[in-house]
Amino acid sequence: MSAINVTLPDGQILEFEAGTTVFAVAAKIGPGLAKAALAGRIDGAIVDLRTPLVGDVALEIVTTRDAQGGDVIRHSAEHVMADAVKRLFPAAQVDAGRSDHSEKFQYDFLVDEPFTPEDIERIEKEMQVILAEGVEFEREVVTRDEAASLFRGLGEELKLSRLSDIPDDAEITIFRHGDFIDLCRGPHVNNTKQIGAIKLTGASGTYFRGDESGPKLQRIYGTAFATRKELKSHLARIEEAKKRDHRRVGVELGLFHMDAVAPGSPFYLPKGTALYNELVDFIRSLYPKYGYHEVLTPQLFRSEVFKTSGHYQKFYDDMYWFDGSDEGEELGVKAMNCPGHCHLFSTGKRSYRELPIRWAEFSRLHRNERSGTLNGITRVRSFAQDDGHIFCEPGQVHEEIASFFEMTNEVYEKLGLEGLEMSVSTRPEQFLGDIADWDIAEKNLIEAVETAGYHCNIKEGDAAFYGPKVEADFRDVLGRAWTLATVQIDTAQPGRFGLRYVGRDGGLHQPAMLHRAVLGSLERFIGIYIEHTGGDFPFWLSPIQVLALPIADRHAPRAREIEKSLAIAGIRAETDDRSETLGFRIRDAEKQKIPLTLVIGDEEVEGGTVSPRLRKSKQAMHAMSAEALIEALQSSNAERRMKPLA
RNA sequence: GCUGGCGUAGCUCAACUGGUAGAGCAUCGGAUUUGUAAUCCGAAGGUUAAGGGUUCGAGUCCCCUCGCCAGCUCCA
Repeated sequence: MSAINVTLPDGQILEFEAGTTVFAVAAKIGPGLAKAALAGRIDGAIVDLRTPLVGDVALEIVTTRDAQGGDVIRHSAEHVMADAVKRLFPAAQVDAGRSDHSEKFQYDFLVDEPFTPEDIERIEKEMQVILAEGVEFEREVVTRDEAASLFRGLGEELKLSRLSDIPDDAEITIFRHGDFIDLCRGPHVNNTKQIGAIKLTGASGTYFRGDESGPKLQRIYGTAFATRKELKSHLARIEEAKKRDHRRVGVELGLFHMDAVAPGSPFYLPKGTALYNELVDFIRSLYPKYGYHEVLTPQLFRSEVFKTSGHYQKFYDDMYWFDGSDEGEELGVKAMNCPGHCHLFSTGKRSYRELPIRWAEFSRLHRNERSGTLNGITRVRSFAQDDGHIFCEPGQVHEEIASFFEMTNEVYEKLGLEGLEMSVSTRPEQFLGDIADWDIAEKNLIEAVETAGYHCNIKEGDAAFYGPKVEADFRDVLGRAWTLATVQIDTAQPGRFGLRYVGRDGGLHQPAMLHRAVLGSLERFIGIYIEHTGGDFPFWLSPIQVLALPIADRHAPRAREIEKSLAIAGIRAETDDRSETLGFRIRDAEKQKIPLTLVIGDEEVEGGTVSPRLRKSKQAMHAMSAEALIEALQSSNAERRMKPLA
């Protein structure tokens, strides 16, 4: 046998015989590491412990300390769950597990009856038994025929179908622990005892390969961690998410109301409307700086416009249509602003001198979203975007994207959102335009992202049908990723609408077109933002910014006076002069997330002062004159500051 | 739209296997006049999502419609 060199993360090089497994390397380094080992990593790719090393490699041992160690544990727990199901329901056929184990695991089963909550409990208990048994995982490389006869023997029809999905030239591996066998690439832990803590989190129905015409399967979800403590903190995080749920917080704060009389369409109460308008005003305030002009285009269009844009063909069922007043006239409620903007561009003779044309619009849009996709205000049928379209010369695209990134950063900074991750989504299966145009556009976008200094992730086939897009994802306080800002190149609509401008050369040229939004859907943004902040909005966005609290009835007139001065100064203020104790009203103000309360008693009335108290603070600030306060708050508003008083 | 679950007062939730719908908060009235996260007393509030069925009797069981939730799918 020939020798190979294994380079460890610390630079140390060890010599082994070719064919040595990852686990053997870990064991050689030390028994502690061998016990903690969950998988290996070679060139960033994760490999199973039982993988034989055939050449010189740089190897890293993945343990529970590694973020990916959790993935291995959850993936292994997934097999244990399927094992438990087979033990309790021998007739169940096993389909496939999950590919992304960063948070949870799942398996789909073909069974006669859906699993009941009691079944789930029994399955979880059986999993605990398997963990306690300390069953060893084994990896085996098999031929296609061996795998086929194995699963045929087990009566696993679905597995045979999955087996045929594997490309001809791919190595076929199976993993087994005890009696349970599955087709799997791994990696897996050595022993079920390494799976410290598991929890089944839910069940739902699904379809084989997501095909609604195919067989119905039952899916069970769960999660697992190396230790009980980690599981507990994960479950606590889910609890925290529930507490921050915008559907709950939005109602508690009196921001909006959802009602069966208009499914998927929010009613904004005055406070929610204040928040909404403040966001729109903010974006609008940046438009002069970034060269946008606002336009207002119709809500209803004859269907021809959407036929031209291509939306009629692709999204007919997802739009609202009705008969117009004229015979045979079909009108569509707009679900996007781009066809209107394209049409508007086409109505005049355009010169290169006026490009780039940047048109923005906040109109309400309506989409007939399928009932099952609706979710609070984050997925609705009636919404508005901070939408905009840029028509420019092809050579100006780079600059426009760079400027858009700049605007995005400015917006997010004021909103206190940090840590953007950029990605480019590439051509989907269904698309309009030429492949060559797509290729150029994709390359342009990737370059623009990298020029702006970001790492560029690629989302294969994830683009809209008319062109590739850049997405800015942000992670909220609970670690969840949300896509907010997007900019997309449109390879289709300028051509379909026959858009032209007169170039320097006097000839007619087709403009490049960009779609872009910083916040995206305002409804969705507000929902996400509520969950991220828990309702503790920045001062400038708070629906009620200041609450005046007179101590006794005799102080109420002065409190009202201050409230009025604040309101005149453009600060959203109210007075709470209810016959309740001060403590009660402060508690109420805290629950309402009001950034600043002003206590007004004898001292303040006499001195013409107010005693401000910041949200969440334990003690009052020093009294200050009402005039000084108003001035300070006005500048906080003007600068859109997070806190009312510096 | 599909699969599963759920729907009781404005909100959060009770009501054992079918046997008189109840509490806290919020609301309203009264008392209290308060100095930085809950003052006390009282009142009102419901065709148990809508409709139909089984039953002596239905919040509870069955059917259907609507909505919501978890997923699937979709996301211009």
